[in-house]
Amino acid sequence: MLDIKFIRENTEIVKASIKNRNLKLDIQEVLDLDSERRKILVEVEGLKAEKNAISKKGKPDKTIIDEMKALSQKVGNLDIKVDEIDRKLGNLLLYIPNTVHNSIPIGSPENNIEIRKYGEPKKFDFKPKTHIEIGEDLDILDFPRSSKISGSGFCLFKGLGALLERALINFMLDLHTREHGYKEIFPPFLVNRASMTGTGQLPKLEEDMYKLKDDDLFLIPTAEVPVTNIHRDDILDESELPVCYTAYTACFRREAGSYGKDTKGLMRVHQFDKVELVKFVKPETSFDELEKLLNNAEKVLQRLGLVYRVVMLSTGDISFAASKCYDIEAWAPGVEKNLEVSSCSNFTDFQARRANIKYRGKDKKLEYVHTLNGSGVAMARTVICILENYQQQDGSVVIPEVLRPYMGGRERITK
RNA sequence: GGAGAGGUCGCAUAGUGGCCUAGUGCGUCGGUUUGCUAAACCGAUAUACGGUUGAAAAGCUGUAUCCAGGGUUCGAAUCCCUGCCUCUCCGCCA
Repeated sequence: MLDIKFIRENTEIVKASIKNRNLKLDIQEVLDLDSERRKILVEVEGLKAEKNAISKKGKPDKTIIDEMKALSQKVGNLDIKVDEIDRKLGNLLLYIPNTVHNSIPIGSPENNIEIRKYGEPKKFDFKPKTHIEIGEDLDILDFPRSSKISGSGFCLFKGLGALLERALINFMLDLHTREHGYKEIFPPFLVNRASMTGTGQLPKLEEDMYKLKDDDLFLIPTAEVPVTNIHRDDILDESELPVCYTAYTACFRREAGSYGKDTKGLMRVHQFDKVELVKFVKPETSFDELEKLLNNAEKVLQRLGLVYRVVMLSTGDISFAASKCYDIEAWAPGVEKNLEVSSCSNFTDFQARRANIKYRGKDKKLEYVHTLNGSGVAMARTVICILENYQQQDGSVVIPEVLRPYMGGRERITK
């Protein structure tokens, strides 16, 4: 969330940011509540000072007791008003998006900028099949049965398909822990409301989340939630920063409102595996750290020999909590699409404020950290890319070299 | 799920209605002493939100915070209620 003081003193920046995101959100109510709140505070704090002064004198006589009763009454009424305003204000603040960084393009998704491309799309001497055909032919993906078990939007990996999934997870975790210096985390997959609010999924996106009504718990949409919340309400020491975590989790998304979109196969599923990267950094380093994070995610695709492009999202396409964000899209020749396999964002102090994550600097002052995260990378769509890029005319799929050690030295997936 | 104990300043602990704007010890920081280090001694030691002075750095000042939220009272760390969390034991269990 944004600092109310920042909104008060930089109203135009906040308004411009909202406008550039193509959102209709009026912050006037926030400003009005803020000034009303401060007005009442002056009054009520004066009365409380009076009350405290009398209280401190010890046992009062009858007339003073009557005086205090009246005073308490007044204070009580004003306190109720302040509480009401606080609640309203706090709630409104949770719906104000992060300010966008001035390096990103203004506009809608068409204004996204392609930053770079990696690799050349493979030329096939035959018409490449989709992952759905490949997976069913090899009996490693079974969509009829996943819908029988769970419904549409789920997948069932079998045999070498399941092993491929597991190999990818291990390969990615090993890469990030051994070569990129991240610490491995295995977090809970169910989190409470405070955690979901801390990273910004709640309250705005509640309908997109899977929820356990009886326990007020949510299935995580990404490891970002539990991993960022590791340090909720923590004060980190400057010397520990940057803190870098990587975690595998399953991710659960209702995808409310996206019915009919990419419904076939693995492109958009309610449950998928992902290896996530999360960083807590000093504010002045966060935009450099974003570039590093992006490079770490790209490395996964490079090692897998996939073709991809990096896109910088425009103000109209960037997520609620992010200030700057890159998407990585890998080429899938079967479905003939660039698939988003990673999204790397700098949240500046937006999440840190919500989750109350600070650090103590050399001058002993407390400051909010900046948080970042990115997929490193998302499994389901990466599996699509591997199957479709590495398919052979005979129907088999060559296993990318880096994965072979994780698959018992096997070189191909065959029937 | 049942029974019990507990949650106080970075840590440890004191505090059972006004002397608590929370004591003490440890730790940390600054200083004195010292050839250096240690010890000893002296001092400091939270956060949030307001108000105010100032160009700024910063200062002064008020309020709140003893897990959280309610309640009793002129007055709550202290009494009552609810919730959350931790620990011990029992039950169940991969």
